[in-house]
Amino acid sequence: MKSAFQRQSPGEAAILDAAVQLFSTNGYDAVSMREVASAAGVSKANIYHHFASKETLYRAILDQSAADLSGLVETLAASTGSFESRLAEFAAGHLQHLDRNPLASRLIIREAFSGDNQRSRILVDQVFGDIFERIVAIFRAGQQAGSLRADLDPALCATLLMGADVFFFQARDVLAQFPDVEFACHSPRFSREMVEVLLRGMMNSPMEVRA
Amino acid sequence: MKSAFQRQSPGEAAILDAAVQLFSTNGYDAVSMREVASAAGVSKANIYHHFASKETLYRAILDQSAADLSGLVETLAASTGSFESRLAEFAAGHLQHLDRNPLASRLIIREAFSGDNQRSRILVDQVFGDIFERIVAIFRAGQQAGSLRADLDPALCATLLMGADVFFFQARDVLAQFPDVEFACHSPRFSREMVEVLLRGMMNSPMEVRA
DNA sequence: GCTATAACTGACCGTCCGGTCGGTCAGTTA
DNA sequence: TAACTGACCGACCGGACGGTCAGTTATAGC
Repeated sequence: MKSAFQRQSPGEAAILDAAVQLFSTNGYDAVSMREVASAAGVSKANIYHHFASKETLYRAILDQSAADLSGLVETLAASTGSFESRLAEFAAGHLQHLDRNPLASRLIIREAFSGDNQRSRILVDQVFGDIFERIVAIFRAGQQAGSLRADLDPALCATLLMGADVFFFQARDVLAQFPDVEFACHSPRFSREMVEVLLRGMMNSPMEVRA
Repeated sequence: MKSAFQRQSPGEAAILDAAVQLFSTNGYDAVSMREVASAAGVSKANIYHHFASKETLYRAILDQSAADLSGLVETLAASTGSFESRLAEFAAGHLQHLDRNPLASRLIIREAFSGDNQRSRILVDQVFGDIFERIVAIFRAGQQAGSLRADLDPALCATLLMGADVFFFQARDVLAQFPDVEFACHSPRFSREMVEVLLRGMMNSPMEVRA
């Protein structure tokens, strides 16, 4: 793919746009290069002019998706404030980030959770790992400050928080079909109540801090 | 497929065994009928003797997987006891059930969360929905008994609980690679701490009940 | 043993797969 | 103006896809 200093041709851009749509929706194996070409409005041979193989094209899409999602890590790094506010900020920001990058999110999540047949194990683990470590760091800081209960594993707490967002992102369409599940269409409400429950379950109560 | 009163031929059984392995690991699109035949030790044509098409074979696998997972619903229906004990029982039982049926679990979860290209929307939604409704019912009962906070949405609580287990099941292999994540190899520990945090965050405190 | 049927198979089919080849075209540069 | 280059394409390639067919073998029932 072109470096940052070279402008993409219209064809290349169209190919990438079409590919991210198709791969994100249907997965790697169900998408043919003819399909990508047709959706992009170019010939299949033109894809091979820009990308050495189907695998290379997919890898380019994954790289871009990873870059899209890594914006969240920067946000986390810049975050300051009390333990509670940082957590609330993360939970809302994380889910919002997933929602704003649905294609990238779905791609990375699918790769992360797929079985043995994986194309970019290292990249995906890194994306997940970076985000995960940042969350764990917040929990550790909270524990050292006496806000988070000392008997809880910060990594387990991070798993609960991250898992809630990722599951919601994945399951939202299914949940929306069940009766009385209004929050399925309202991410901020889910985030708010989820964080409230988790914080209440994880925090040292004021009495305990004073004692 | 044969009815319950007819015995499967060795070939048919081998085909189903091979197919569930391959489809569960690699997904529908990445698995060819030649691959299934080879893994089953039969000819490809023999698959078509027993199953009208690839789709029919896959549907048979899904039906079986749904039946495997529905055992959990029966367990939930039979459960009695206090709100807390029912929740703890569910959380541990749910994850244990996923662990004991990894192939079926992975298949159903993948179908539930895949994009527009779905083969058994109704079946999968039903499996998920049945389990979900049972959990919501437990939360509702707890709320009516005054154990669960009145300001919480039972469906949202059910989402948090179910989501924690499903995410853990999906992400465990990824998590295991991160530093200091020992619980990734220890489902019971995850279940215990997860329920403890959620319950603490969701329960009416004894003081509030008395007031 | 005979018959009917289920189970099974190698060869085949049309179509589609990822990828290649030889070319054209428009723009840029020397 | 000739040479070069990146973008692009129709036609083609060998192989693989899901599925079919006629024949063979195994099994069950009489």
